[in-house]
Amino acid sequence: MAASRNRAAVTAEEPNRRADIVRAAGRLFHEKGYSATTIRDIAGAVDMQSGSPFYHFKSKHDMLRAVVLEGMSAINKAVAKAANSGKSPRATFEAMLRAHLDQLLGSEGRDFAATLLHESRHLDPEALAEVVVFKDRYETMWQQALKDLKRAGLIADDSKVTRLLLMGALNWTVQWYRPDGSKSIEQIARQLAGFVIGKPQRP
Amino acid sequence: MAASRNRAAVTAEEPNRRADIVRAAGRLFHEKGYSATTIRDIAGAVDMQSGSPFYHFKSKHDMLRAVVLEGMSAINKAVAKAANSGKSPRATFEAMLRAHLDQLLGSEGRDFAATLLHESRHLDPEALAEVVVFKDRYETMWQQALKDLKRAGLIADDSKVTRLLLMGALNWTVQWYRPDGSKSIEQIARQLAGFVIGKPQRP
DNA sequence: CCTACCGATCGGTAGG
DNA sequence: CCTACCGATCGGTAGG
Repeated sequence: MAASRNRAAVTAEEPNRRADIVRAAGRLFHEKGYSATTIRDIAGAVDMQSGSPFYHFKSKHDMLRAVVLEGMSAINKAVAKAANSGKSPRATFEAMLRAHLDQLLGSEGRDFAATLLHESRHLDPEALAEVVVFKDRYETMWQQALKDLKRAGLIADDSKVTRLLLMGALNWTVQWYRPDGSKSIEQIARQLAGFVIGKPQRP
Repeated sequence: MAASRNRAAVTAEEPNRRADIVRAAGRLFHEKGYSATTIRDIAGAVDMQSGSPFYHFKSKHDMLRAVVLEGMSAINKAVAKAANSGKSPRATFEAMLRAHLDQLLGSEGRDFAATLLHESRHLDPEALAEVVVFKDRYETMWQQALKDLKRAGLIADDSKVTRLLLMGALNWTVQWYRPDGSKSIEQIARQLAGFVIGKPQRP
């Protein structure tokens, strides 16, 4: 073949093009929404021609699936680690808040997490079922944390609605948080903890 | 003309087709998102041919604009009324929560409110500016309510972040509230009030 | 991964 | 408000 390229030589420093596509797709799905994002948008963002992403993914839907999977995996891992840290109920809860907000608002994870939250409805039933399984497991983790807080006498109500209202306060931060704003992720987590638990002791 | 129809005779009972389109568009924008909703979806939902909605609206974007305007008008009217009811700070606050949730979750307003919350980004800059103006005014109303609660000694913190966390808990209800669920809108409003103000007195 | 392309669908319009 | 249609764009593919 004329003009063959040396494929084997670049293995080590070869950038992961598939991961590039997932990142670009995540950013665009977050910014514009899944339906308003075109394959050409994604391809352009990683300097490819419009047909080339299909070398890595068999469909646009599969790109969404990859983004959502990444979001689920990252947030579950981060929050589970905090949940199992063995600290006091209060410290554990605060660590979970921080972990969740880090994924939601931090530069590494926010596009994946936001796409998970807002674009999952465009998944097909099979992929959606995976999201539902994740959600159930994730919510159980939080419910347990609330239960521990109640047992420790730190909150009065650990009902499901309490958890839902809490998740709302958490997840809505995506709509207003700005990295260059006056509040850090840490500060927001602390304020929310005080909100739920009641006045934090001021030493 | 052959087969002419008696137009004048139906004026009184003539359904408002424009309003029908706005309602159908609102429902579809809420369910599927603006970009994933086609003119053919909307036309079909009101039993029209695909070109006919353009007799009432000059573009799909204009339909979104109408839906969002309806959402802003309805929620502002309902919450402003509660805010100016002249009741005590606590009763006023609870009435505002109920009014906001009624618009967000009730069958008359939810599609408009949800589209306002989630699809406004697809508006052009001019229409978006109207939404920003509305938002500022609306947020000021809530900030004032929090200020009144603080003055009455019912809450410790009436900062902006408090308001944002509260709005998050409120607006996220769209994601989980079901009309046939175990909690009524009224109950959710009361629970949220207790959350913010602290334990409600149990007589 | 690019070139070249395709069928389907989309928002929108002319003319009645 | 319908009929009939249009140009543009979309997701996706064959073949290299």
